[in-house]
Amino acid sequence: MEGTIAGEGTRTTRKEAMAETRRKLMAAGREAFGTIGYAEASMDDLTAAAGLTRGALYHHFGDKKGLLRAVVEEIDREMSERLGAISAAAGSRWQGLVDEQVAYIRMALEPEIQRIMFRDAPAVFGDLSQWPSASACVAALKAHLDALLAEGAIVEIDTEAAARLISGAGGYAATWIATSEDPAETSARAVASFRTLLDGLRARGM
Amino acid sequence: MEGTIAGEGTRTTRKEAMAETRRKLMAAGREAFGTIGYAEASMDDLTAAAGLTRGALYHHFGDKKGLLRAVVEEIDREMSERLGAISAAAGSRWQGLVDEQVAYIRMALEPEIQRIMFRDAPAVFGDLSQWPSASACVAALKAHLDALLAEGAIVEIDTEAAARLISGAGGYAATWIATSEDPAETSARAVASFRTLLDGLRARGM
DNA sequence: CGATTTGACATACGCGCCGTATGCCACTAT
DNA sequence: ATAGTGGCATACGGCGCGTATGTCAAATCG
Repeated sequence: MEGTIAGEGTRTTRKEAMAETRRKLMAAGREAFGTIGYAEASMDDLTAAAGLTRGALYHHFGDKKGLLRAVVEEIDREMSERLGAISAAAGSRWQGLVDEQVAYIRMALEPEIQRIMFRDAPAVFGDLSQWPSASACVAALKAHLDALLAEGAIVEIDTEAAARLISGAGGYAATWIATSEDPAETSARAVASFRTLLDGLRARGM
Repeated sequence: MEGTIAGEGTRTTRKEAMAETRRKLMAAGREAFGTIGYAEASMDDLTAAAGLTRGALYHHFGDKKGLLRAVVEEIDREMSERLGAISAAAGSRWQGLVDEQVAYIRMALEPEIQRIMFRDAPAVFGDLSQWPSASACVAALKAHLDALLAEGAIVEIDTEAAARLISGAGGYAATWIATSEDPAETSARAVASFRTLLDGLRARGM
């Protein structure tokens, strides 16, 4: 029924092979884009590292940008999941917001995320948060702010705009930290100031 | 004495000619980088548009990145001047800070600044605020915050870190606005939220 | 179960663009 | 006026992207 001799388990049906090469290309893309960067990455080298040729790449992703797009979407999903788990584990809603944003900054310190999501992708695609898969991080942050506003826990503010401003500040903080000489110390400073800045949004009546 | 026939005024001494070609190349660079972007800009086309060839470019700037570097430094100086004038014209120190930051966001709406300073330059050079000429905008903002902190007008905070966070939020707001469908309305929302966010830094005792 | 079709991927090609090496000629110095 | 300097143009090599074409294994159908 499957066109194979028996239930050999690791037999190479067409779909499996395709998924495998796709995974190889994505992995090679994350590796190359995350280290030497998008502009410097050669598609010949990248595909060769995956044990393939450019033919496979253009078949699956159309062009060089297509591979970057796929990689970005994958990383975006992973980030959302991790952030969601963190805010869900927090004690209060406010604490969840703070934890999530601090985690966001810390995630942006990971070289792969730093380089691909905060440096190359915006240059190639313009603004990320305007996507179909719209950088779910901003969306989650807005939802958080909406809930807090409804509770009266924060001052009156346009939650979408605020979410974008906060996210922008966090992203910039990450690049500042990543390019500094002492990332650990810089990170501590950035996070502390970030907490102060966020605290300014809490409702004054306490 | 000048190697020319007479005091013709517009006679071509060596230095003048060099300065002129440099200006032409910079102008062509700002035009090309500011519209089609750094990656898509062909140095053949760019130099031809300036009435020159790639020979002149590589003589003056070394390579493609060299021209971008020079363009970025020039724009950075212009931005600092404009922002300094704005904050100097404000009534109070706090008002100067707010005006300056709002102006920063609005400046980032200019296509040339948006594309070159906020999109391409960070991708090519990494973080801008770590430069020799260190994006004077951040430095000016930090100085502002230092003064306000000394006056007791804002809450206790690491002023450099805060300056970078604020600048990051502003920069991101600008790209959000620039890529939105209705920039005017989005701009109003961003600026309003930005004011609220800044307001959270003011000393609670009023 | 064998013939035919499909399509995933490799190979081959052309073009554009960058960076360098070389050449030319106007301006400078003596 | 003559020798020399250097700003800029021209010529060359190489690389990387995107496309067109080929190939062979897996899927489909009688």
